[in-house]
Amino acid sequence: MDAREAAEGIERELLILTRHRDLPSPRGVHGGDELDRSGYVLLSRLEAQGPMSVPEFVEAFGLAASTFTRQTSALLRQGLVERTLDPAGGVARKYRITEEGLRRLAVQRTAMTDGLAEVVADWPPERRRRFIADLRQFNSDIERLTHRPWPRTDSPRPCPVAVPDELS
Amino acid sequence: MDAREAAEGIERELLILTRHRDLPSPRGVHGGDELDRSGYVLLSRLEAQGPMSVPEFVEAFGLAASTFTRQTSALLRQGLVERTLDPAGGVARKYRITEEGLRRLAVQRTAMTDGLAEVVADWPPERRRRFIADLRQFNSDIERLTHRPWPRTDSPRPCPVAVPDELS
DNA sequence: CGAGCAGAAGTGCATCATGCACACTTGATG
DNA sequence: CATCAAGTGTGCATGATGCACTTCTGCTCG
Repeated sequence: MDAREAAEGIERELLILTRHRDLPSPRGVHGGDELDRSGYVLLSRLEAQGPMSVPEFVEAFGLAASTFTRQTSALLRQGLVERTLDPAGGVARKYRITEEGLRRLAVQRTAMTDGLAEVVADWPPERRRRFIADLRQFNSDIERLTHRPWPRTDSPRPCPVAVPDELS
Repeated sequence: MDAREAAEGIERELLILTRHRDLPSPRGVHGGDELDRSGYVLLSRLEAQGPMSVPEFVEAFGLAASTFTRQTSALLRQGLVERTLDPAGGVARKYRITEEGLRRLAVQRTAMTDGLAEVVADWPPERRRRFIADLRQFNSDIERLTHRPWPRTDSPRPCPVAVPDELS
């Protein structure tokens, strides 16, 4: 199967996959505890990478800075991140996920993995492993072209103590 | 690898995958010829399934009807679909992709598959085939749970002649 | 044949994610 | 200490979607 033929197949499957928006994006975790999709992604990133500043979000996601100003201030209001001074000095602030943020993230993730586990319930273990490896390779190859890698540590990164930003 | 463990890995990869929004959603086809994402999905579905009515879209995608009235009227204005009477009679109208719609869809799809082909350029042919098969199985298994299958004919479906809807 | 009904289409208002342009703030530096 | 660049925040715009409501259309029954 050549690359072009494969690309057509992948294009179709990804088109279909993105229609199932409720799987990768959390819905249905009720009780006022829902994170919106953007918040979920941001918290996941903070969990994976440790404290980040708005310019780092811009670099990591390729979106406008105002997007992150809004998202972080929403998360701040909910107490899911805290704003700290950048230990390196400078104007930028770092956002750090809080204990509550980690908790809410875990709740949401469990809701989603419950659904996904059902999807692959009948798959042979080896095929599951292979699928994840292929997905991972696919993501890595995209990142190779876009230069926007998602941090891939297998153990959560230590989250250094930081000085809270006392201002406004 | 058990289903729960697999689900966690898949959850992460899908989270990352959905961040690469420019791959499954077309951007960068310039010249006033761009289809927006929703239009692209709708045209793809019409291409795969043949003429559909708004209630059929609602059933197929699980979104509100108003979403499709807006999307179809946008595509109508651009001449990419045409509104026809339902041969079965009744109040509903069927939307049918036009030649121009097929052409624009092909242009957009080519732009996307070009990018995807680059992503998997270095993959062994067998791995490409396997990845598509796994993606397809994954989508099918989701559809098994959501009861919203994407039509999977390997040859484009004949598009019957239909009476245009002459009204407003 | 005309009235009514059920289903479909369309519209107004709301929300969320995002972009862009601009104004404001802050820390570093001469 | 004054200035400047970098970072932050805000107002306005768009696209996708939902919900509630209105309008339209074709079928059916009296």
